[in-house]
Amino acid sequence: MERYNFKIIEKKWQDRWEKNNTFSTSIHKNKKKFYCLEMFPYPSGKIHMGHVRNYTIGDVLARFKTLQNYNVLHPMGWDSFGMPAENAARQNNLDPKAWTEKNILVMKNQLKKLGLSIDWSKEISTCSPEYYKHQQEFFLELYDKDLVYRKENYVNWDPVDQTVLANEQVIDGKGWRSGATVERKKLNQWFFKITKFSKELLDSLETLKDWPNKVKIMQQNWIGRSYGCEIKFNIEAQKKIKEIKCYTTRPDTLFGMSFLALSIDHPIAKFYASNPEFIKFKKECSKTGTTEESIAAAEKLGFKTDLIAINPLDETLKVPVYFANFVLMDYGLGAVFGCPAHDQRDLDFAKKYNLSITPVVRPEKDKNFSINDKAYTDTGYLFNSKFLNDLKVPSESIPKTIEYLEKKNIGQKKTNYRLKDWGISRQRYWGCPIPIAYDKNNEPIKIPKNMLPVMLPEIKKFENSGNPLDQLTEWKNISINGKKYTRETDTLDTFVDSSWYFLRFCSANKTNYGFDAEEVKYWMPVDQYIGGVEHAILHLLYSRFFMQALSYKNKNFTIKEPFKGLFTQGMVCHETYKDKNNNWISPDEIVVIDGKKFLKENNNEHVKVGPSESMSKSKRNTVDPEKMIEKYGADSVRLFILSDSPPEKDVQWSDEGMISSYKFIQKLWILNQKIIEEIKANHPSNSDNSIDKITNVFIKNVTNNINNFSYNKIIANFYEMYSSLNKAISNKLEKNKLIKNYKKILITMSPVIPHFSKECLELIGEKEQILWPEINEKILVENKKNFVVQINGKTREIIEADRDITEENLLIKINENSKLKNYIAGKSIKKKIFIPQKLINIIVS
RNA sequence: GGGCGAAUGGCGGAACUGGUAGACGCGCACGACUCAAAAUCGUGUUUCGCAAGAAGUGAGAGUUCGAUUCUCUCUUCGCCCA
Repeated sequence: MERYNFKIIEKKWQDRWEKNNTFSTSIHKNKKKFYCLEMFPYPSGKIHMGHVRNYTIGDVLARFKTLQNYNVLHPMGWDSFGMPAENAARQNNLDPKAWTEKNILVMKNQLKKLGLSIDWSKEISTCSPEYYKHQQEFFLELYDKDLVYRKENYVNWDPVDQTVLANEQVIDGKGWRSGATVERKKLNQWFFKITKFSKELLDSLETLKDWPNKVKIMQQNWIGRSYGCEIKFNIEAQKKIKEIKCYTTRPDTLFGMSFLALSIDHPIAKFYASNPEFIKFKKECSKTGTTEESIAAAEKLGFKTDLIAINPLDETLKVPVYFANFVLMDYGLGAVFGCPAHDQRDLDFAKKYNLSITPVVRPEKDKNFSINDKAYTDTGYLFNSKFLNDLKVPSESIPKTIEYLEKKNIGQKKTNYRLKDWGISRQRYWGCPIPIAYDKNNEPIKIPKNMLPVMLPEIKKFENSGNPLDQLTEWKNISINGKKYTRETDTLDTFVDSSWYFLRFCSANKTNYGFDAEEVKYWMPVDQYIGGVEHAILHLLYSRFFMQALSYKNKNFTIKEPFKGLFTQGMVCHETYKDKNNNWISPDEIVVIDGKKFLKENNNEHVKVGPSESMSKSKRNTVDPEKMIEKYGADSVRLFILSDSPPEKDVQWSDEGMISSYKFIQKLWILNQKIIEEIKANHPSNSDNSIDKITNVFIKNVTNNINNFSYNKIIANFYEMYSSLNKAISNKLEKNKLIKNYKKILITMSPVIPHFSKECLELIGEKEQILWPEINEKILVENKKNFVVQINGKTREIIEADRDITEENLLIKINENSKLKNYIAGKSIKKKIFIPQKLINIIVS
């Protein structure tokens, strides 16, 4: 028999889809819409297996929904601004634009070879002026709504490269390229006021029913709502300082307070600005990075002031005031009171500076209790707290304390959020220019709309350090209405680019605004968004914020949540290999002999096989999707990438699995040829209806499994269907019955293996656009059922009986069964549990 | 340290609201075809046992006629936050 030639057939269908614009969509008011979106890729050069998995999952869904007669929007674009292009440009003296565009071409071609049902007429690229022009408009729109502002903020500064580093470029406190110790430096930067929507972003998580719980919890923790209290402390000092306000979530531990700690950016710091000791201390603080983690890990340091704070609950209790490196200005009020007995950080600090440690919470009433090396943070009862003694911690203690503080006018209940405003300035070249200029007093003004887009200028040669745009004097100087200004030289964080791209897809070619209101109203929200869980917090939160920001003070835009459904898929993993010198080896360099792995060039050398890890270039354990498509065809690759694990979990790439998927397609092809022969044979009609059942069971299982994202089970359904269909066709089935059922089976397979299914459908004469087959529930009803017979809860036998058999009649059958009879004979039946159509459990003494 | 989740054959994984544990795939074994091999096809494959049977879903308890599924304690691993 002829082998399945995927090379010819896959090309044929891909060409046909392209020529006929099969997947291009537009508004259809009378059709239900479905917006299926996968996270768009960064054009790094080539697609990787992670993309294959992501886009295959999305494609199965998009094709399935299309067959269910939805009007499906399934677009693709490129998240094409970002550092890799700039790094590549520096290293090889290239133009980032040319480098990016070349990569896009290569990757687009690769995606097409996967046979994805993408509407390429809506392709977008965030680095194109047609896209970022609108982003600049949005920036100005938000600026007008007072959702953008500028302030001084800390950045990670690489003193050798003279550049700002992103958090992920700081490795163990050192710059990723220079290896120099990273410092904290203050820079003027732009911010989006995401904190204005903290409450909305947190509360409306509850409306996202089709999101994984885990992602919602991560966002909840990230936004981090806490209920606490702002407390006013009176200060004794020579300076003109009367009081300091602190925010705390534990006002009930106030009697255990032994110091007050301020951020070095606290307004009070100005009184110490000329103090050489304080300057030295500030310098010391700048040596720790900017992440919360590095601040938490750093040694606790303090600078003792001459101020004394008075405990508002007891004026006789007076404590020293410190500046401390672990207090951050942008959480709470930049001031906290320290209670060493019940906070580990405060305890470390108190021990270092010899401050008193007074426990005020103990696990039980009237028990001796003391603190040694560990702060006590558990529940219990207050003591050493005068009039608050014996209150239950925290359920009574916190509200009662707040109530007292409010009554005395020294404290106020307050909700606080951990979320910080989104810093969007990047001192980079390859990003969207910020449409702002400064006058000679350094006051910002907006670039007028008619001067948009602010085009990213070409750069001939990248210097090794500093911000490239800052060095382009010619570009920087600009004249607006005859006045001279200097341009903003920072570019926008690339997360801004991806915060609205899903809106752009709705009307990708609109020129006068970022999107068309009508189109957006029809398509949005995204019904199913699919991507990696690594974006669970930032990208998804920023996109949600962007919708809040656009709809703020805008009656015409009412979408608050961009993604109705979210699915996060797992990573693609592969075994890792090393040679005797501990160098990573790629799977391509390995030969397998008798199940043992050797180096290819020199097969005496044994390869050390390491654990399976997420595919990465650095570990050299990647498998090139294009090579796999070349070798096995797109349908086989799609089949395999879905088959081995549930899509939300990591999947292990295995050559054996890949080959078996390939073989399965070949088997299906042989089956297809047999079926065609059976059709030609034109058998007379025949009472065998088993194929109707095979078909309906198959459709039902696949439908359920697509709806539940159990894609690995779909593939199992394929194998089951194959083996029963292969048997059934030997029964000389009547032509029309065979065609009718086989057609349905092919359609049901088509979301996963579209080229193969389409080809087979054409071969049996199906030309029309067909829809997902209906399930005939009547055929699925069984007249006979297997009943589980348990004696004392143990399964002893399975007997076949009429579906609706009564308990009495089933018992008769059991008594007729020689094996079961023995279990019951001579014993008294204490109890019987009968579950219709399923089971009977007989309890005997 | 906190939050979330997971643990099932040699391996990846099935088991819908508690009701036949191990679907499907990989691997392995045996057989057929072949001079032989590859490919292909067939059969088997949780463990112990020749068998009847017994044990068995990380460990231990509990609820129940019945627990992979529910509750509690513990162990290990993963992810996120610190």
